[in-house]
Amino acid sequence: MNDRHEGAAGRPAPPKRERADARRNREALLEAAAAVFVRSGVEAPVRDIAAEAGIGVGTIYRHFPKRADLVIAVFRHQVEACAEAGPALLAAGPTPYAALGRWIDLFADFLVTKHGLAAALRSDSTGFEALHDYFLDRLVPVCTELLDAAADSGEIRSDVRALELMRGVGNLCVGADDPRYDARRMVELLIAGLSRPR
Amino acid sequence: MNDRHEGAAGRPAPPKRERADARRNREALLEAAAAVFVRSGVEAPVRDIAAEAGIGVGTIYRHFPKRADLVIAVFRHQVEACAEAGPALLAAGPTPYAALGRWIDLFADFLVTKHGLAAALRSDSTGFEALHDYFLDRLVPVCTELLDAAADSGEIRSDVRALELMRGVGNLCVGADDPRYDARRMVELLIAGLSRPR
DNA sequence: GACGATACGGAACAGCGTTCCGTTTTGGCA
DNA sequence: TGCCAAAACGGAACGCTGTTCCGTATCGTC
Repeated sequence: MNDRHEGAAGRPAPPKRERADARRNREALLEAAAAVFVRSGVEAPVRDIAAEAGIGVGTIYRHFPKRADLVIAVFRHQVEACAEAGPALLAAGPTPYAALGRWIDLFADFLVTKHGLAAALRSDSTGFEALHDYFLDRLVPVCTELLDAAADSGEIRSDVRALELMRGVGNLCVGADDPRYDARRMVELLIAGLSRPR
Repeated sequence: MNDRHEGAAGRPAPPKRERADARRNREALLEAAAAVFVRSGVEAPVRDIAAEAGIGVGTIYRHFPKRADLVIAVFRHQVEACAEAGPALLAAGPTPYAALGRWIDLFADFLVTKHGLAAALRSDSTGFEALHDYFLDRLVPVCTELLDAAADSGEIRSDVRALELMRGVGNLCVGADDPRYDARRMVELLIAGLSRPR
């Protein structure tokens, strides 16, 4: 993907250096958003983020047309890291199933430690679909690779697809703030249920 | 529980016959809500329900102080049926684990067939906590009984509690409308993962 | 230094759950 | 039967969202 907003191919696409204030605000915004997400969760009001960054809400929407785009930008690095860990784990692990389990743990940890992220991912109401889609687009191929390898090795059943497994894990991580609900253990159960019945 | 709103013990508690219009509106409201929930999901706007019933929103809140109370009232019968099925299945099933599996299927079916119910159950934002609590209060004891029986029989691991299992199943049922996500299969996996590693 | 392009800020809009209160309906009692 | 206080009604209004709009301020170039 291109970091610029334009994507039309062929045209010269005049670079038009980014204005200094725009860049400054965008960076302050990302920093502020990250801080607010930690403090108040991913569903924090846009106005709170604007206040934290010392800018107006209009400026937020200039840089990130939808709220979800801001969330994506804040977590992009961590999603990338998770995606890149997949092949590495597959190469390192004793078996594909073990690698899959470790990768899922990584993914679940990511969701559990970001207050409200899992809930936002399956949010039907506000425009969080883009967030959901981004996660899936980026991570489903990775998960598919692990899943296929584990299926080929005969360790797990082969009728489960990456998309539903990831959605399942994502769903299980909702509400992990409640000390009475151990999301990680539920994920562990789900992955255990994946193993071929003997 | 008492069907009347009053619960203070000892006092004569004057019965005060319910006014005819109040009763009529309450029944129209429940019917309308059920229809709207089927058509638009559980998260349908209160105003839509009021319009369907031909009454004002104020009247809704007179009968059901919180939105969740209305949802509870609409689904109360089905929750009761599910709760009562627990002991029956335990008595009927070949093993406690089989009974547990069937009961969880019942519960999952209930959630999956009510458009958006599962999502509402874990909703942190609006006042749906009462809904969540009602489900848990009524069903966790039933689930505990099944879970304990299956653990005692040695069929399943004994470190999983009813509350987290039910939350897990509830979470897995979110988003079951999407044809690419088979919530029932994920629940099946979770329950399979419960069985004692051999 | 001037000026056009760009970006900013926050008031304004739409949609939500919920509350409030002036108006209407009801049913026991004279 | 007619009266009238108590009960219930309806929907405007409130406070909270995300998002849009546009007059104003800033930037960078000439």
